[in-house]
This record gives sequence, C-alpha cells and structure tokens, in this order.
Amino acid sequence: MTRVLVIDDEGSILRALRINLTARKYEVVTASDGASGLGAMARARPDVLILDLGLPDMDGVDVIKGIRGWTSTPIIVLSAAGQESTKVAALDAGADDYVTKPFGMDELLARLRAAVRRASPGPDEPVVATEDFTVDLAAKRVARDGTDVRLTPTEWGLLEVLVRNRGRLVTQRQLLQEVWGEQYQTEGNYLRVYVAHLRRKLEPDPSRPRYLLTEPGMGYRFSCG
Amino acid sequence: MTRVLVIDDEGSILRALRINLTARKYEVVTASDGASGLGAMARARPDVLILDLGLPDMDGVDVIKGIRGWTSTPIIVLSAAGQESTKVAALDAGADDYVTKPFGMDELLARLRAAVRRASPGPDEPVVATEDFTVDLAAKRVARDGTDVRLTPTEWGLLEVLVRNRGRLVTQRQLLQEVWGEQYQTEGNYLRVYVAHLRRKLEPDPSRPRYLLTEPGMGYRFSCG
DNA sequence: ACCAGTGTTAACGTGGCGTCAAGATCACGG
DNA sequence: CCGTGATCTTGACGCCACGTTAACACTGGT
Repeated sequence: MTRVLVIDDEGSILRALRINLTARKYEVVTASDGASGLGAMARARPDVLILDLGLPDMDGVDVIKGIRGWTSTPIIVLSAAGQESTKVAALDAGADDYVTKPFGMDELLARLRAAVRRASPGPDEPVVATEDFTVDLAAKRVARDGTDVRLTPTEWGLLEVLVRNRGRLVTQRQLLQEVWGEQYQTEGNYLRVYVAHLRRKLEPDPSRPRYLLTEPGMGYRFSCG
Repeated sequence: MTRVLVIDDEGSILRALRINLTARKYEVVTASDGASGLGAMARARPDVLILDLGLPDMDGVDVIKGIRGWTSTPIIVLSAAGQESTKVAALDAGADDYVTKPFGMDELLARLRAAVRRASPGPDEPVVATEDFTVDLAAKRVARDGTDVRLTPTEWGLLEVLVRNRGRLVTQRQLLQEVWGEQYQTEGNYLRVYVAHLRRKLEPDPSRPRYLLTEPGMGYRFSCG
C-alpha cells in the first residue's frame, strides 16, 4: 500500500485529501506544520509527500531543502496561485511537481500516480550486506553468521537511519531527531550508549569499529566495508 | 549537455523554446507532428521530451503511449487549458508533468530541470575532484589515494566553505564568520593554523600549495587544479 | 633592514567519546 | 494485582584528541 504524507495547515484541504486518498486505498499520514512535518517524514517514511507551501511556522522551500538533505522521496507542492518565482524556487529546491490551488482532485491524483510510478523502479536495495553481517531494511532483520541478531526497537531505529544513509555522515542532531524525536536533539548520551550496543552485536572487534564509524564532533557513518 | 526534443506544431512556441533553451545551453531538437516526433525520439535519444498535445496528425495521448512502450525518458506535456480529464489521461499514459498554455518560461524551465534531475541516475553527486583528492560535500567525506582522510569538524567546516566557493576568493572575514561565528572576525590566527592543517592533509607538497591558495591581504581560494 | 602579513610548531585545558552500571519504565504472564 | 524480564534512561568517570593560544620563523615589499 502506498503511503502518502500530507503537510498542510488548512483543515478543509487536509480533510478532502484524506477522504479521497483513503478511498483510493492510500495510507494517509498528516502533519499541519513544517517542524512536525519533517519529523513525520522521518518517522512515517512515506512513498510520496504532498506539501503545502503556506505553512505557519516555516518557509516551504526550507522544508523541501530539509527533506532533500537525506531522501529523494517525491514531493508534490501545493500552493495558492502566486508568483512564478515561487514555483521556480520550489522546483529547484527539489520538488517534483507543483500544483496551484484551487486544483482538481482528479488532476492531483493523476500527478500523484505519476510521481509514485516514476519513483517505483526502486533505487532501493532493501538488503545491505557486509563481510560480517547483512541488514534487510524491508524485513527489519539483521543476520550475522547465518543466524538472526536480536535488536531492540531503538537499536534497530538507529541502525536503520545509518544504513539508509550508508556512506554518508549522519549528524548527531539528525540521528537523535529521527530516532528519538524533535525534542531530544541535545541528548548526545543516547547515541553513545546505543552505538556501543550495535557495535557489540555487529562489529567483529567492537573496540575498533569497522562499519559503525565515529566522526568526532560531527556524527556517525555507516561504512559498507 | 542535456538534449531536449520539442514536439509542437505552433511555430511561435517552437521558436520561443528554441531560443530560451539554447541560451541555457540545452541542445534542442524539434519536430512538428506526432509521426516525425516519434521518429526523432528514436533517432535523437533526447534526455527529456516537451510534447504539445494538440498535434495535427495524432492524438497526444497515443504519442505518449508510443514512447512509453520502449523508453522512460521524462515527458513534459504542453497543452491549451482544457478539461481536467485530458490532464489525467496524459499523466496516466506516462507523462511526467503537465503544463497548460499560456505558461511562464521560467516555470517551464524549472519543471524541465526537475524532470532532468529526477531522471539522472545519481541526483547529482556534489563531488569535487582534483588530481590528488576528492571532496564529497553530501557525505562529508574526503578521499586521497583511495582512502579516506580524517578531518576534524573545524577543518571540515573550513574546507567546505572554500570548496563551495571553489575558484572564487573567500575573504578572511567571511571564512571566520561562517566557520567560527560572528564574533571571531578578527582572529586571523585560526585561519593560518587550520589552512596549514588542511594543506598537510591534502596538498601533495604542503609548502607549495596547489589547491588551497593564499591571496595575501585578502583571504584564501580553492583552486580545482 | 624593517615591518606586516603569513606559515609552523608545540603546550595546555576542555569537550566529547566510550564504557559501565544502577535506577526507571514498560510489556507480559501468572 | 503483582512479579519478572527486557528495554530505556541517566549519571559518573577516564581518556584521548580537538580547539585554542602563544611564540617564533619566514617571506615579500618599501
């Protein structure tokens, strides 16, 4: 089932979208401002995002940039008829499509289908393998030496973010925000504890990590080996 | 260079697109009806297609279907304002975007960029390469001779600013402000120390820098080699 | 030869990281 | 309703390395 995240502060639009999307067998998640929208994006992992530019708390273009920093999930922007420069800015920031209000529901649904279709030939390899263990993102399973490794929910959440961004450095703020939530962005302690847990369960030599690397002062990085 | 095929029977639009696209360094190929358009598609192998639905010889939706039979090249549909059902049909037939006439050229160009960006395999890797090392801005990673170079947060911050402004002179004030903060604008010492660090880690001959150049009295410049 | 701007080096204090372990909280079955 | 694990939170501590700083050497221009 395709999951859609709708970020919009207008109740009427939110309601209309929820009804229409649900009727067409989409799973709908909603948020009503930019900050919670970014959080929902990380938590719900939708297949496509419908984003209203006129949010109360953030500039819509900044929301797009924030999302494009770590995922290429399709973004369809919704906005009141306005300057052409706004469209250009949104599209150049990484939006995939731009629909002006008032819009026809059928058209939006068609654009939604187009966006999902485009993204579907998945660039996602759901299973990541190293020399010592494998991570199956779809099945949420980790195997080492042929047998499953038991991970707690928090451990898995942390590993998932790191593996999804494999090769890239993930800042502490981003990790805390995506695994624990908005308000935990300063609790650097959690990271140290849980990275240690993961290393003990996955690394061949936990004291000298090969995959879960620390970048002092900046964050952590999952190296594919 | 990105190659664009424009299929349109209106000379004025064709002309306007050709001028604007050429000015922006696109390679432009044109066709004025559906049949020759399909032929041009196969022959020219464009990176993106701009297709007017109102062609004299074929229904636009059939053109889209014909193309989608063998390639997933992005298609941006152009059409006179009309029924919503037409948009839906075009999008469901495999079009990627739909722009109604009259349209703003800037918006069309932005949608074009979005379509090309989406289609390109790696959504542009912001990797800057020199003969001696590479800097990956997204992954926050620097590699030299195939292996990663460890940079401290300050070193990375400094390098990032310089690389983002590659080729251009960056003043000391600007560097200090962006890496250390507003109130450090006079601490010229920091720059000398950390530029030295970077040169030791990156330059083939640190005493005679090739990439991290000093502009006496002004600031520093990153030269791509 | 002098000066201003620059490069180099080393010492010191602190912040961040890994580690451990004990309390708090939750989930589940008796 | 309580007990028992498992999981999550929180705090403490040692250690290393990063940032800061200062002292000194160098270079080109006048």
